[in-house]
Amino acid sequence: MVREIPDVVIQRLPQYLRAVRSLKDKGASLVNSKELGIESDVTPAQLRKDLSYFGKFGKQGNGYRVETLLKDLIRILGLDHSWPVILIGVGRLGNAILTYPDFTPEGFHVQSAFDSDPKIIGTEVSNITIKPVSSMEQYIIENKIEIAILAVPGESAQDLIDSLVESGVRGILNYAPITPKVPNHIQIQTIDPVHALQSMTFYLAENRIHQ
Amino acid sequence: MVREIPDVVIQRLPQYLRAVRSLKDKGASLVNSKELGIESDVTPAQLRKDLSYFGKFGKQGNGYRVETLLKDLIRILGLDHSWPVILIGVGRLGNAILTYPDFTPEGFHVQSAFDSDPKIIGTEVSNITIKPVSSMEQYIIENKIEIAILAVPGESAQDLIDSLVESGVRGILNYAPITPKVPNHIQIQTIDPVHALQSMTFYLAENRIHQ
DNA sequence: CGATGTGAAGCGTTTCACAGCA
DNA sequence: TGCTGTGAAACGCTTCACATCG
Repeated sequence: MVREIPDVVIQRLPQYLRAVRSLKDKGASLVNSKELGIESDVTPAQLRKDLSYFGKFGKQGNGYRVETLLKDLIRILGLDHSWPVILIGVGRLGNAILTYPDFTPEGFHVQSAFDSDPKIIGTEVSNITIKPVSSMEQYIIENKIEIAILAVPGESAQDLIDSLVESGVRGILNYAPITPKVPNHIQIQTIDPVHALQSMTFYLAENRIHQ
Repeated sequence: MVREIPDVVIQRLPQYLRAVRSLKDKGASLVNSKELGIESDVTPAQLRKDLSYFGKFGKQGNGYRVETLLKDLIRILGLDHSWPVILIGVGRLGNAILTYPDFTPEGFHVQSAFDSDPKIIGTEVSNITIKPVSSMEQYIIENKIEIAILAVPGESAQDLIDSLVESGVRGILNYAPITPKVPNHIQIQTIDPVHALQSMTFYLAENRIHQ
């Protein structure tokens, strides 16, 4: 059973994890693929197919045990231990990220933050003292950091990405408004609200004409 | 030429727009699909195919005129006029969004913001006085608002989404950590950093075993 | 002659439909 | 009997390869 698992399937797993948690909170102990599908906004067939890439989790004729499926999803996603994370860029957005309460319970611990602005270096945000970005590479190597969050202006982003990759970071959550270039073995995801809004307006403008 | 345009193509258009702008800033006046492809991280064939859904933009044997392609992309995406936007939720994240400088130059004007917290209502952020969320529906109707940004906790998000849709909003940028349910004709995009990190760790955990 | 625009082939994902199992 | 797990069919997207045209 060493089939290649499609990327799209991996992208949906966190959605399933959230759905299972939500159903558990509602007191369910057994759910079927239809209920899970509604909660995660996919068809029942797709949910079953997706899970089947990782093994057999359900009881035929019954459904899935919420408790075990939750544990299995957490294990599959590698979330059964906490991941240390660093933040680069502590401007307005970086500040919001440092005080964002949802990373830690979900398995991510922002343990250090860096900036290039002398006015910001040395200040404290959420119990973290901001370090100079010049010390970033060494910190990554010494602490074996694998995940970085990048919240800097577009102009400096690609250089910092190169630097992160060279230091050994393998996963980057990029908030800079650029199309980043990284080697194939690096995981990168760009969060870009402007991009999201701009593809919406295509449909909004289009429908306006048709009505 | 009334082919159905795939969603994935629409999602890539803002990327092309950014690539063209970037090449224009570098002084280019004529680009070919290879250069544009590198800048937007797609294959030249895909770029040409994607553009072909909207007409013919290039000169055979030459490439694309930067100036006209830029104008065409802006027109296609419906960004040739500014879109009024409202923000719901002015907590840590909402504050960062209100002070985020990139929406306005890209065609979006956050013209009003709402919250349910009496301590926040009436305060001013970026020249905007925060209004009570109870006045949101009326505001949307009176000002014909079509786009809303939602930055509230997960618990209240779905109710607010329903309320936005009922008031006439057709596009929602959702920052709440939920899987939202909306009618088919509504455009919604969810921005979820935790989700992005959680699908990364699958690959990071997997590769760790293999090495 | 060189790069676009595009049918057609190739490939990957989703959906179907049912065998198999609790 | 009911729902999972899954081959196979259907569908949609990407890539190819070349006719076309400036």
